[in-house]
Order: sequence, then structure tokens, then C-alpha cells
Amino acid sequence: MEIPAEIAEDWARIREGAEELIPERDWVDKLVRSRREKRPLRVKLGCDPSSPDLHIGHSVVLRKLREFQDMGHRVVFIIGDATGRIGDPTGRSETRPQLTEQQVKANADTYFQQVFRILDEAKTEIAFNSQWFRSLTFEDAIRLLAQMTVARMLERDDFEKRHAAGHAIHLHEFLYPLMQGYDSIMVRADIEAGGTDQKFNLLVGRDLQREAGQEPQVILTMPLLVGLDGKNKMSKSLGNQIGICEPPDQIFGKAMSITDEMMEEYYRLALGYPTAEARRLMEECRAGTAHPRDLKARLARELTARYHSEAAAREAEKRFNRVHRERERPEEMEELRLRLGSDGKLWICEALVQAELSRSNGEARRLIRQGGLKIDGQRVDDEMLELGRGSFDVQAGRRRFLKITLT
RNA sequence: GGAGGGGUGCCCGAGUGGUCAAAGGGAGCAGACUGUAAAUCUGCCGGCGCACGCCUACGGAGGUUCGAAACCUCCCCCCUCCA
Repeated sequence: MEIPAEIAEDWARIREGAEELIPERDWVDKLVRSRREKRPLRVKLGCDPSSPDLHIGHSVVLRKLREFQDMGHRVVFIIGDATGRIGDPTGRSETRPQLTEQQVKANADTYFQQVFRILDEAKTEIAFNSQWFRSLTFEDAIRLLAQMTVARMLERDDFEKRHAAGHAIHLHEFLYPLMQGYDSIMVRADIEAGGTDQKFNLLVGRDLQREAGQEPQVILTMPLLVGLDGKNKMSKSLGNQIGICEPPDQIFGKAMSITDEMMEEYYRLALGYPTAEARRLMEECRAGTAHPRDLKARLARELTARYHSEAAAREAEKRFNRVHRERERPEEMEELRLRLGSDGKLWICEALVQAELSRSNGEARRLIRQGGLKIDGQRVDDEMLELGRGSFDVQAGRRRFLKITLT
């Protein structure tokens, strides 16, 4: 389709890295009008406040929103404290426990701290959707529900799959997309962004807005970042995430643990490299002109630097190399004090459990039997070892280090 | 309301009276190897100071039996078809 010259640059920037822009015609109209009338567009993003930790999967969309802000538009950030009670249907079907107002507030606060590492606070509006859902009557809810059919609901990929697989779908889950769409009406969204898994919900917003006499929002979906397991999308509940508030060593190390094949996506989505650039790096790698390890280290360094600093990233890399390439103990270790028993001794397994290096004595024994325990650099083979007073550099497995002082 | 199929360890899933702490896979952990916490290979993988022993565990509560994840009763939950 023909893109007017006046928005060509913005358009190219918006499209970079995005999965879909729907519908393109309306996008162009909105962008042109915005420019001519000098009216910033309202770009909506909703989030679920139930888990307050953002990870770099979230950063994909946030980064995109930041670009809109840099183009002069406004972001409307919705804390879904009402929708959060349902939880976006992802297969877990239980109604989530209602958070107290203080919990929501606390979660939201930490959320903002993280979000504004990426977004421009001055160009961000914040709303809690309980604001309008609290006063919605049952009758209003019926009206909302009446705008959707079961057949359409079942078009949603996730519902369809669960239905086909014979998994339960609870009725209240149908409410989620409708509530999200209702949010769009309330904040008069021009644009709503989300991951590709949000496509259905975003489209529902269009329908509801149209029904409410508003111009429907246009939607933008971003690809989902695959988690550290290389299989599922990054999500906290799967434990395959890199949190943006994690310490430098964690971010660096986790980034180093992705497979080679995943690097391109991480460069593109987590760091925002242009698609072409990310692909070029991978091709160099395949051609043998670049070493995959170096590329991965660069990825890890840049990712760490993004959420900490260049210096912190360099330090993290140094420590990583020391521990993993040179197989040496890190220069600094966390310290922990433990008390000896009344006989002036502490059984090694007990110490490992207390230090949370093992979950049970059995696990500690296994660690020792498998040759995974070193004290002061010496392998420990005796699982009955008793420690006395003193300070010990303990290494459990390849990468857990702790200085334990017994008193 | 009727008929049928299910609920097993962190997850998926096999198991229909003892040989079951329960196959197999995934996850996790360890070791080897390496280019890294990648890939691959090997091992471990409920708890108990480790004991061919005890405890806990196959949706819940009872029961049958020398012995139950398995059989019976009731209950709870999920799915499919019919109404």
C-alpha cells in the first residue's frame, strides 16, 4: 500500500521488528491525521499486576512503546488490577485470589520503577482499571457480554486449543478479552500494543470501541521472546526468564545460557537490533568469520549494560570468564555465618542445607557422591565430614559459591 | 438428568492386588567434554546422619485383604456424548 511521504519514516520505524500492524489502512490514516493536527496518539498497554517482576520478554513491547514516545505520542499504561483477578487465560483456569488494595499498590510501585527504565515517564499516563470496573453494574456486564458470541470467543487460539484438547475453559475467562477491550473505550486508545498472544484481545477492543461509537484502535503485535528453555515464551511462571531487575551476574550468565540459534531473536527483540543487522551477525557466525561465543558474550554484555551499566556489564563478564572459562573461584563470594552444634561441629550436609545449597540432606549427599562439592578448592568425598570452627570457601557444583563461616 | 472416560511424583504420562518410592519423557542437579550456565554423553533425581529400615506419597474419606496406586462404598473435581 501507498505510504504518504510525510509519515514514511515513522512508518518504517514502527514496522521494524513488529509482527503485525492491523489494519494498515487505519494505521496510515491515524498517523497522517496525528501529524497534520499535531495531536499525539494514545498508545495503550495493559499489564497484569499479579506478578510485579518484569523480564526482558516484557521489554520487547515496552521498547516499542518507547519508540512511539520518541515520536511524540503518549503511552497510556493500564494497571489491570481488575482484570488481574481473572488472569489472562493461558490454560491455568482457576480464579486468582484477589489482591488487597495495598498489595496492588505495592506491586504497581515496583512495576513503575521497572517500567520507567524503558518508558519516558513524562509521556506516560497511568490508570488502574478497577477505577471503572468497580462501578460497573451487573447489567453493564451483561451488555458487555452480549457483544460477543461463543463461536467468536472460541476463535481465540488459546481457547480453541484447550477446547480441542479437552481442557476446561471457565466462563469467567471469556470476560478477560471483553474487559481489556472495555479499557480501550475508557482511555480512548488510538493504538494498542501487545505480544502476538494478545492479538485476539486487541481485536476485541476494536469491536467494542466501534460499538461504543469510538474510532477503533489500531493494533500492533510484537513477536514473543522465547524463554531460556528455548521452547516456551518467556514467562515468570515457567521460570525461564531474565528479569530486568536481576543482578548483573545473573543477567549476563543467563544470557550466556541461551542456545546459539536463539541469539538472533535475542539481538532483535531483547536488544532491539534491526532485523537485518541481527541476521547479518548470525550469518557471520555461520560463515565462521565471527565466533558464536563472542557473539553471545556481546549479547550478554549489552543486555547487562542496558539494565545496569557498561561498567557493571564488563565486571559481570570478567567474573563469568573467571568462573566458567578459567574454572576458578570468583574473587568475591557471598558470605554466610552458621552456628556450630553443641559439640562444636557441623555436619557438612547440614551446613549445605542451612546455606540453601541443597534442599535436603539427601541432595547434599548426592552432590558429594557425584564429586560436586569443593571446600577451599579441594574436592570433598566424605559425605560424613564434620566441619569445625573456621571459614570455608564452599563450591557446590560448577557455579554456586559461598563463603561459610562457622562460629 | 442419563451414559461413558478420567484425576498418579515439579510437569506430562505408564501402571489394574504383592516383584511399586511407582516405567518412560520433560524439567532440575552432578560429572565428562567444550566455545558458555550452548550442544552432546553419563549418572543422580521423595524425606529421614543413609539403615536389604522407617516415614510420606498415586483426588478425599472410609472399607475389603496377610498385603491396595490398583478391588468395594460414599464424596469432590475434570472431560466427552445424549437431554
